[in-house]
Amino acid sequence: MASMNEVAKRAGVSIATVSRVLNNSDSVNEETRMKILKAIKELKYQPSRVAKRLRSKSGAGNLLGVLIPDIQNPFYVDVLRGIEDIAYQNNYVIIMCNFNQDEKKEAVYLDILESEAIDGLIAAPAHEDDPRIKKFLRSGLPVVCVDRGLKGVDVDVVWVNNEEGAYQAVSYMIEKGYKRIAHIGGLPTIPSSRLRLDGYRKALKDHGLEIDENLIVQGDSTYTSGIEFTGKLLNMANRPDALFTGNNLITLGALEAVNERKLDIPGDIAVLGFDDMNWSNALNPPLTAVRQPAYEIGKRAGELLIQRIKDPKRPCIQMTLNSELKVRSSC
Amino acid sequence: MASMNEVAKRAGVSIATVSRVLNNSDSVNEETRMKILKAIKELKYQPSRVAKRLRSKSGAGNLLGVLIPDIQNPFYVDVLRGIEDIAYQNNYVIIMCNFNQDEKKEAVYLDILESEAIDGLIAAPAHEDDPRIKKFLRSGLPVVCVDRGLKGVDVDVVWVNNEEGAYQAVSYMIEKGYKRIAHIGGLPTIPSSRLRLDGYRKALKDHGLEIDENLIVQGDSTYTSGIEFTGKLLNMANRPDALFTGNNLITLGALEAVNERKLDIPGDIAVLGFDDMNWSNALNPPLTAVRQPAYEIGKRAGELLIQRIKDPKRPCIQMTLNSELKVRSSC
DNA sequence: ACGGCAAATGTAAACGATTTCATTCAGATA
DNA sequence: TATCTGAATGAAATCGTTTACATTTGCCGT
Repeated sequence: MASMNEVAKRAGVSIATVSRVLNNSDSVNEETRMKILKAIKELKYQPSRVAKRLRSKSGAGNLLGVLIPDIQNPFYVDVLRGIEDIAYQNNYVIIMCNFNQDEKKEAVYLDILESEAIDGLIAAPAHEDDPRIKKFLRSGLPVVCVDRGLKGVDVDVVWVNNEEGAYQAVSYMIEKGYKRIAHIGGLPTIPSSRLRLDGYRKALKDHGLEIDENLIVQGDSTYTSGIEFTGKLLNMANRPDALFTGNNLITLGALEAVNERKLDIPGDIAVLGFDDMNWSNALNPPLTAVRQPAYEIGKRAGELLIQRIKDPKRPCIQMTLNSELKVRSSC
Repeated sequence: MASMNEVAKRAGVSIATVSRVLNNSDSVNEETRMKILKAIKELKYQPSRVAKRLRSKSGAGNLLGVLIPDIQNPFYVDVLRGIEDIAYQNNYVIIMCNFNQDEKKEAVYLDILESEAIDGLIAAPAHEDDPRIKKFLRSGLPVVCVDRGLKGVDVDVVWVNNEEGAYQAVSYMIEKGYKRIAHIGGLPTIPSSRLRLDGYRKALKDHGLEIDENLIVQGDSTYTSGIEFTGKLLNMANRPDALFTGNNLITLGALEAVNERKLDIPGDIAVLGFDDMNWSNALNPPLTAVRQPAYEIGKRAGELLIQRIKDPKRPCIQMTLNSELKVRSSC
């Protein structure tokens, strides 16, 4: 790859001048500009983003970090797509860090990102006290949180109103006439899990239904936990007539467990999932779900991050997007 | 962030010596080594990967590029996970480039990756003549292809035997007694689409079934194309009794179209998909599918890439993993 | 005719590492 | 004692940029 030096030599100018036309930062004679552009074209010169990043340590590196807990969860994939679209439009590129809900791995990735001199970070913290992300934040690096907030610090966040979404969903279930609505929640350490559970509880209470603690279980947000807990619920003597699942993967696990027992949805048990998927209509019956605008969450987060890189002083924004109950046939 | 210079100063040595203990490349007195390690700890020093990358241009940068056509396709997500695991184990980090089957975007990303001085690239080329990836290859950068090969050049590839997988699947369908087996294929420019179609044709032929060209359609590998073409097939006067879909997304689209018409699987139409998903059992009925070991493809590709970075001269390997027919209930 | 100003360009110091080529010094060898 | 050897270290160049700080030149006003 040609370097700036070679361009300068070929154009018969100094590298400073080349840099100037590249960043059109300063006035340069039209004629020399042409000469330089010509040399650039002829040599197929491409600036080294690495050198640039090393030299100017302030948001000029065009590199973003994305730290997410589980890339196999379709929700985060969609978020990632949103981020990527914005990044691409702005000539940024993304280092993908999938920490798999493993705090050690999260820490390692954050260290690496720092050492990579990223310009900004989009993260879904492991939990809301996450000291590592907080440290990052304190170091002055632009950070935007998605899906999960951070307690006690001022930071941009993009998420949905989890409690409200769950509340609406469960209210809908109650109105449909379901009486024994079970809930399989995700990891209690994840804020959204708790909020969704809160929404569930509040809906039951507001509608005068008794809360049966036996119908509430919390697992680790995985597919397997969905299978397992649904199995247990279905084996109960007095089994629930409806199931509200706490996320994508749990929902899918639940469906597997129900299928396995050849039970009918919604006849034997209705299912409503938090998190929609692009292919919810491919399920049989099509899944009724609380749709988070995942792609848009990513997009907004990307926009906020780039804004903050340009203007580190702007006040923090907590952006709450609306979830939407997609009524299909499973409930 | 502390720099090597500060460490050197605090330890009372030169940066050269610090570098030496960091890479334990040369002999250094045990006592000074201790002093330096102490200084490193005290300053929480972390080497800058950027500076390192700039200086030593040969695989020491610990940065990989991953170029995939569609990150919303669960297959590639699993591949990515495999790559990530290996990368993480080896202290590499990944720049994720999702080119969305858009060749312009692919080109832009490749330029950026070059400018980022990555140590190696894992790519699923847009098509088998892809000139951009070939150029990359010629430039001497370690490249491993996944899922899709590259014609006329020597390159590491990890994939499955698509033709054989399709052949087995369709043979199975025929043995099950299906007579009018339709096929919705992916983009014909993608090699795997063609190979799967070949396998389909060969199976019909070998079993003495007549090939009805009306039952063969090729779309653009998307979910939408799955819905659309399945719709058309189902509307035929003499509709097929079974459907072999060419990839993940097409399968899901097909299921949506079938569901929409309240047809029974496999009673009205059997479905067998190329590409399995982690949650195929959550589908109703559970999907019979050709399983590609996606995670392992990613893992192997990662391993091959790192090997090649260490030894650029080693002969190229074409690694063909076995696909597996997962018989469930949809066919 | 001269100081001053602005446009156009160049010089050289960073950024934070790696690496080549000295240099120092002790102990071994002849 | 003079020389050699090798271990331990340092000085300085280098990677490819940006940028602060000159320098040159022509033009203007007085």
